[in-house]
Amino acid sequence: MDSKYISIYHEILAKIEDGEMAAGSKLPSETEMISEYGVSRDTIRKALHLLEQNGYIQRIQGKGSFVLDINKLSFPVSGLTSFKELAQKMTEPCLTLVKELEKIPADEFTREQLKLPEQAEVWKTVRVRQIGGKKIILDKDFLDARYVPELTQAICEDSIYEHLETKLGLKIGFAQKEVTVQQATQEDKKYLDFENYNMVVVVKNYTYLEDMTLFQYTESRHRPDKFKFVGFARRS
Amino acid sequence: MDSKYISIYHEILAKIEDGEMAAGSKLPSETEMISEYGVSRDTIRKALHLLEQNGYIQRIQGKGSFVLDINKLSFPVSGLTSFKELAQKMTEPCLTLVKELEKIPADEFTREQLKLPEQAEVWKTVRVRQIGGKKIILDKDFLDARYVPELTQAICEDSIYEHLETKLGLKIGFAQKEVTVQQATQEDKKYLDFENYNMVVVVKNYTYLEDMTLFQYTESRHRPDKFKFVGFARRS
DNA sequence: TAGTGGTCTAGACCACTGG
DNA sequence: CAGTGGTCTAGACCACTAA
Repeated sequence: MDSKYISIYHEILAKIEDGEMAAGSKLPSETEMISEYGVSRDTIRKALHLLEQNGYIQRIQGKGSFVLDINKLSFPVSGLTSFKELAQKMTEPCLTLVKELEKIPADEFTREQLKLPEQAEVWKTVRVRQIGGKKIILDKDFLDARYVPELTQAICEDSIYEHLETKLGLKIGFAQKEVTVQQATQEDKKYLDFENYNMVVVVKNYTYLEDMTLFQYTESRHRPDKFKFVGFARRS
Repeated sequence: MDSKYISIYHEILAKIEDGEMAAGSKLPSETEMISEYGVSRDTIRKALHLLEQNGYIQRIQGKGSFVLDINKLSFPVSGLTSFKELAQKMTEPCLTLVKELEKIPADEFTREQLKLPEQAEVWKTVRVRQIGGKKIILDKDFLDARYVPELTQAICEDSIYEHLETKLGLKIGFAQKEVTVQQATQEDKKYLDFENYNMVVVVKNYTYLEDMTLFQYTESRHRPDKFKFVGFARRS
């Protein structure tokens, strides 16, 4: 059960994404929305504030709220979005190939990444993401086995995130990301269709639960020509 | 004159960045802050919400607000931060070399990027960013001359953003960013210390004013080994 | 149970925009 | 001037956590 302002947020967002509210057009004023939705001004403002934060509208004092035309086609790799969620918005066919999947004692590297004690266990999985018939992305995931007791090939082929959130009830809070460009390794060239590129875009991702527990480390290795990061930023 | 919640935000932020509030420690409860700052609960909550959005704290229902230890050393290239603001947080000496600076009629490429009419004029500037003695970044800026009537070499060496915001009173609203990896051009190799790298990280940046006017297009071209993008993301 | 943050309401005043 | 969004207040109730 969503709160009122979340529901209103989704309602307006749907209108924007459906094109019912055209880019550049003016939203109803707060006063109008109060009677339209039958809620208090604060509730409306929370919904509008969310839309603004996520780059869908721009609010201008004395004028009103206006629909932005960005964030339409471009998929935002910024934010916390799973590959499955991205793939669903893409037109090209996507496929996930599970290359490795095992529960292992955490080695030194993994313990350091996930800040684990000795003798901790982790799930390790290596997956290749195929987009439009080409093997483009190599995903290496390490999950703290205390929070993820079981992991199957079917889950890895579908969506780990979805499994964590819906089946295990884990609440994902935030993530720290780091994007760098490195020399491609033999592993990159072995798993991906690399076509003479010698560099790889590495996206490191540290995922935390709502209670601030670090439970996942992911390394996404992209073929450089296929990598594109689209973001939206507001001036603080 | 900042609003109350912005002041309180900065006050708490200062305590976090100074280490007065250690990472992992618990902030005073909302009730305590109400009497501490003598404001209403809503005002406190606005400040805390800002801290949470920007990745400084994590709020947990029933428990309290806790200081996160990320966003400390790593400088966030995400968000809307000028090179000067970044440089001030870095230890290595930074230098900006202005290679080009002229007001020109917008060519077709520029008109398309900035959605300009024919016969519009733009300020074009090409700058090399030197960090730790190495020429690392090539910045190409195009600014709509209707909003930026004058631009000097001194301004470009210091900070264009600062000039726009303080001298011209332009209010920057948001930006759309795009990061890709491309083949390095002759221009890249001519201006930068490229050391046999054949690829370049290209950060395209479209900057809008608060009234949604697109007025600046920037292309930052980074040597791949020196590029690092650090971000913080929350789950929606 | 007491204390925490999350949601919602109602009302006030201010700053900015446009006619 | 009327209409817009921005800030601030005071109070209510709920959901969750910990002892």
